Amino acid sequence: MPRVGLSREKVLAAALALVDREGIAALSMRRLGAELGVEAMTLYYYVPNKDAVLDGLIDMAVSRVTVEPVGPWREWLRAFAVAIRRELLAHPALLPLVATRPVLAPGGLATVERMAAALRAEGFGALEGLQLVNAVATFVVGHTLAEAGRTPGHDEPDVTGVMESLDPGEHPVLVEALRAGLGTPEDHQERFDRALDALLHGLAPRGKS
Amino acid sequence: MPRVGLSREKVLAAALALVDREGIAALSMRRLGAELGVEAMTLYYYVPNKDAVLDGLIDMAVSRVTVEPVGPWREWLRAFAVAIRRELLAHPALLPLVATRPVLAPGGLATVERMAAALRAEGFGALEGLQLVNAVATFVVGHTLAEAGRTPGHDEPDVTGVMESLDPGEHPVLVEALRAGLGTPEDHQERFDRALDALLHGLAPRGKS
DNA sequence: ACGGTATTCTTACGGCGTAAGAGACGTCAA
DNA sequence: TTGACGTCTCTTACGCCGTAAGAATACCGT
Repeated sequence: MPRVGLSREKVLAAALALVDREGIAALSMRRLGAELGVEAMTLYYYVPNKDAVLDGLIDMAVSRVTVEPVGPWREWLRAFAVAIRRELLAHPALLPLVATRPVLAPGGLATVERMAAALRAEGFGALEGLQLVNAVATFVVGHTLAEAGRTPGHDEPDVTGVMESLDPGEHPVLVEALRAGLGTPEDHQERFDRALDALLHGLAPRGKS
Repeated sequence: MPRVGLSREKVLAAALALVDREGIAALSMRRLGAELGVEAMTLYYYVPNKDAVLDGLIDMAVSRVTVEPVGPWREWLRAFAVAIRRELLAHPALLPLVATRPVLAPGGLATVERMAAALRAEGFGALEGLQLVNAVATFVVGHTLAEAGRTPGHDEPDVTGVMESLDPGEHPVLVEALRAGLGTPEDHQERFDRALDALLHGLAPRGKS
């Protein structure tokens, strides 16, 4: 059989493309192989197992988030949060992965370290700074999950359908809020911005900035 | 074969017990049947498919969180957040489910509606109140995922192992923070409390309470 | 005893991750 | 040219999964 010139990187790239196009449920070793014109077992030459593919995917996504921690810490921390959200929204199928797997991959750790170092240089304690970064990161993941989270099986959960069929007698406030724009992109954006501000201003320890 | 006196409720209860005991990955229809002394297909008499079992599980967990929205809104909203976190920590294997599935089940909606109504009675707009509830809920889910989240396959991700093998030269601040208690239960608790306070005080619209 | 309904089981299909090892290809030494 | 060797790919197989289709059983009212 002809050599195809595969590599771990090409395998991961194909996996990301497949997942973006058809969702996480479509990612199987056989299918991924087919996508690359190769049998399933061939992939095991470049990757130890499927879990490694998944870990590779989240590391790809996380590594793309790079923020220069210069200037007022609140500003670049906010930019960090915005960048995570943008990256996650760009690959919503990865959300369940990022949410469930701890961020131990090299890419993520390096970014965290750099931000923590920058914060400590501004007078934060090491633990203090990391708690802050951590709080922001977990908030963003939680928010984005609610905004664009998909159930592994079927993408695009039918939120609107369920919402529209709500009994206004049983859930009057919910119905009213829905008519006022709850769940729209603007609503998500606004809630994200305001909650993020609340965190950034409420978590600064004893008079920083 | 003798009748066993099964029911949807007993199936869900067994599923929850199984998941708590052995993790989400252990929940298969055949295994769940075996747990109940029954063949896999028998379950389909009580439940349309496996997805319905999963939905039932999260509804069970979510429904157990009931908070009486009386008194100062900040206090019962905080109690709500604490209750969600406690429930999720009690069943960490459910976290990936709760995080990925939108909370459309009847139990969750009813609670949300009651809280939104209470907030509106205190002068919040319908949308305003629901945004607040929403922000708190997504924060709690995000935080708890980071605190106790498990990868569906193997429970108890080996955080400590990876952390201990960190190169102090490459990640000095991280290592320092770890020595100072990053990742301990107390650290999680403290970060949760402080971030929650920040949210509750920073998200109140124009001078409420 | 009997008919009907409620409950359970059997069988089967196509898909999954991956262990084990056989086979084909390219390269280089003899 | 030949052969051996490392690199890459394929074939086969196992035991799991969710579940469609329908046969078989157990119970109940008559």
